[in-house]
Amino acid sequence: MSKLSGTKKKIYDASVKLFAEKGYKATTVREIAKVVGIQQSAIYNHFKNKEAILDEIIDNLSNSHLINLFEDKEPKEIYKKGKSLLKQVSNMFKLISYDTKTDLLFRFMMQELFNNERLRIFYNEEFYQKNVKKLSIVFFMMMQDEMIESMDPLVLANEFFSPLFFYQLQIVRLKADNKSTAVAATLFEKHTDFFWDRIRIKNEKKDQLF
Amino acid sequence: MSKLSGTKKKIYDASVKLFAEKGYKATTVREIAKVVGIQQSAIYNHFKNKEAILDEIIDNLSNSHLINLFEDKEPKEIYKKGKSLLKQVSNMFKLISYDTKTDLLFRFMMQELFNNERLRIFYNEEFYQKNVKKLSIVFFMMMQDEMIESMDPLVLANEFFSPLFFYQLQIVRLKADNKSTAVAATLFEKHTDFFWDRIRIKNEKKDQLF
DNA sequence: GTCTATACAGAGATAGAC
DNA sequence: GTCTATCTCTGTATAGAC
Repeated sequence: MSKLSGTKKKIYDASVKLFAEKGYKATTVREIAKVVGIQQSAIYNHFKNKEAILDEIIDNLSNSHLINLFEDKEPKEIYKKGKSLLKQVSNMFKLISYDTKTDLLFRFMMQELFNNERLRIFYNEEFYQKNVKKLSIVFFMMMQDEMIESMDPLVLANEFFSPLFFYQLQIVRLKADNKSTAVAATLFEKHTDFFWDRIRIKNEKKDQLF
Repeated sequence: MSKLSGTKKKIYDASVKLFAEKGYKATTVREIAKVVGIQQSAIYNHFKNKEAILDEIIDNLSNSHLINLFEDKEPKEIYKKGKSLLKQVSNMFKLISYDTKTDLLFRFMMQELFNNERLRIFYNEEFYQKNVKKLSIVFFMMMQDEMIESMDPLVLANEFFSPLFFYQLQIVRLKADNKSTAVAATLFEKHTDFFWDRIRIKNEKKDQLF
């Protein structure tokens, strides 16, 4: 992940945590230093200023699991997996919601989304567009292969993506209040089941009931 | 809406705008006063302190259009409208995204969601739970009436609600960068079309193709 | 109710000894 | 690289005249 070491890494990690929990503006350099266990001024030996820490975190988001829903595999390699591929993507969202490092990055992203233009660019291009486009290619191939019904692949990709995002936000929000996430967590799988069942082309040989 | 008048109302409105755009913490009392056109200290004749403004805004969220997706009508009165009811709910989300007052409240809510427990309670109970529950009752009645397929109504309600929320967030985010929202705006209707078409029970008299 | 003036605290950042 | 000390600025809030 981030190629930082020693104190700089500690500062980085503490900042991610505090920025995610309280927001960038509300977090003080003194607090970060306290978590790390050094004096406030020592921070400046590792980062030019507070904003440089923020920039470093945003730069590193691209290396996080936040955006790799497909584990770098190409659509044509994987589309044939059908429902189990969707299950896998859905499960990635769930994993991110529970992974104690990546959930902080997600929370940080949502926390600062409206305060930082670079972050919005990341959100839009890397988190949203890239994944939705990849999804729509997968769906397009599934349509060609007559696994699912034909329709606008991009609309379909958005319809699959958006509930997963929402449920992830639900989980992270619930965790902020130490509330149970059990019910929300089941929605990831229920979404995939519901979704796949509505778009797949039923096998006539098995479903010949009429 | 809010029953404030004169300067107090101006302070309130300016605060909503600034809190939504920059966040509560990053907004200074001086800035608010500047927008209103008074001296910073004059704020304190109307509000005890900065936090009191925040509290007032959160208190008033319940009176906003943010949560009234059904215009206060009861499920049994409206469920028979079928798809056009869903269209109406979907359209409410779209209207909120574009209404220049309510979109600020939505942005404010998302902006401060992780920084304010009272706001999270509002989000959960009034914005999410209340609407999803009402939706699930509507879907349940539609199932009873054999308008749509039978399944878990709560899951269905979540599946209908979550994309609308996501598209709303998309629009508000795009507007923050003055980007075009045209494509995102079409997704509200496409969602309803897609969704309804997948759950409705087809009329045998019309669809007798086999 | 608004103004000017000011108190007070907190935060970011730098200087220089070790 | 870390420490103590300190500077400077900014922001919230209050006092008191008008």
